[in-house]
Amino acid sequence: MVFAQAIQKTFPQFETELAEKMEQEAMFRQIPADTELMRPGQFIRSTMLVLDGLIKVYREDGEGNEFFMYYLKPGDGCALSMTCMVGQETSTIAAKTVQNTELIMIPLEKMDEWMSKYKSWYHFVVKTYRDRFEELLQTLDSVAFRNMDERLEFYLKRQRKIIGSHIIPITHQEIAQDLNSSREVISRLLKRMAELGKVKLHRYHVEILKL
Amino acid sequence: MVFAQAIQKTFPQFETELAEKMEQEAMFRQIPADTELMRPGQFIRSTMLVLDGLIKVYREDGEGNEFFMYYLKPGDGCALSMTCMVGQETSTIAAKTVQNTELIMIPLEKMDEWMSKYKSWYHFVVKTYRDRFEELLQTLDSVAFRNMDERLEFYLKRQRKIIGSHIIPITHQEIAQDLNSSREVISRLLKRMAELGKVKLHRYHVEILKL
DNA sequence: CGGGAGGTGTGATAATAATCACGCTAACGC
DNA sequence: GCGTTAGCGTGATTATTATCACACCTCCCG
Repeated sequence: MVFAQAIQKTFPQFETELAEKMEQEAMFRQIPADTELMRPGQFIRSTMLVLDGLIKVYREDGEGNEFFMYYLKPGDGCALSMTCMVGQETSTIAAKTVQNTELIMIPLEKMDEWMSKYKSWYHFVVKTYRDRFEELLQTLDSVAFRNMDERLEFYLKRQRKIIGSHIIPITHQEIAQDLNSSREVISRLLKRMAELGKVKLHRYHVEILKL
Repeated sequence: MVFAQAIQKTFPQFETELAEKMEQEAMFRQIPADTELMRPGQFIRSTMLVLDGLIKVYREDGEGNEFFMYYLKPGDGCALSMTCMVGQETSTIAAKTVQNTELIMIPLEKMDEWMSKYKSWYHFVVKTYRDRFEELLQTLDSVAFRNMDERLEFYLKRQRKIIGSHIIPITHQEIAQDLNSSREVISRLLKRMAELGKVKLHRYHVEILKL
């Protein structure tokens, strides 16, 4: 029952019975930082819930380009594995841990079964869909309507929120990759932001002053 | 029961009992072409299923810009109203009919209730989420990774698929709006496509030759 | 039938972003 | 410590897209 308690700590909305069911049916996994969770074309036979750590979800095209979508943090679920989204031809979703991560994998059959059995599970799944959809819309907005300088600010704000700190440990190169831009462009924009007093630049990390 | 039959014709996957329940609980609406269905900030108290016609769903920023997301056709449901996505601050979803449209509105309470009662409803809702998510990802891809010429081709292919015809009744101005570009850019790109034999240009419509 | 509105064609210019070509420097391993 | 690697700064150039300006044409309406 110690595992069920860990689940309920991160997912307090689940009733005890559901948490205990999870202890029986789900698989617990610990994954080190910087590990690929989903590879293009991989089949997904289970959905996953994040207990601890941080997962980055991004889109890949076929030519080595990436595009950051959103993070999954403790208490989040993966909307993609819930819909069993696999077998893309053109582009694919990729996910990797950015911190040491603990998650539980739930077989898809159980996911369906619990939908009608546990109200809290049903609400969790619906909320997961809504939250991911909303984040994806925000990402779409920024790339559809905004220039790179505004997209960069939006990106940094998001990082600050998820990291919970004004120090964002990231290189210019990594930012460029997430925004599908180039390192030089990001460096120049950051420099201008520094001149405006919005950020302070360091090697290997960016300090957010006022955004 | 004539209404229940109409539902089952467009949604054959629903069991008869569910279709009859819908006849009792849902509201049938006929909406003329070119009508705004969702206005920014509007509250959504019901989800909707499309029986006939065509609905365009797009994103709006605060400055008069638009960005096409996807169409809803007969047999589709609206993932947004299912998650009851309202009260955005920054950007908003907008939807309008492009043809005369018949749809049924289902109160949100019923939607929840039927989830555990009818397997076919549950599968429909999950499928709706997955399909919309996938379409949104494709939209995101094109704007994140592709230049305007490729985006335009993708857009025209999509139109052909949903319209079911090689004649796309649309003006350059409307395409520019959907792609958040400008009329001159679209005109020039279309001209180049015409030179390559991919399309044939007409006033008020575009004829797709080979894409 | 005359005139206006809206759709389209096209050149010129500007703004934005990507790419190329460097040089500099902090961090790390041997 | 010394050399290598990776992160960063920056100018020059190019590519892409947006914007401005204006001409022309078709459709429609009075």
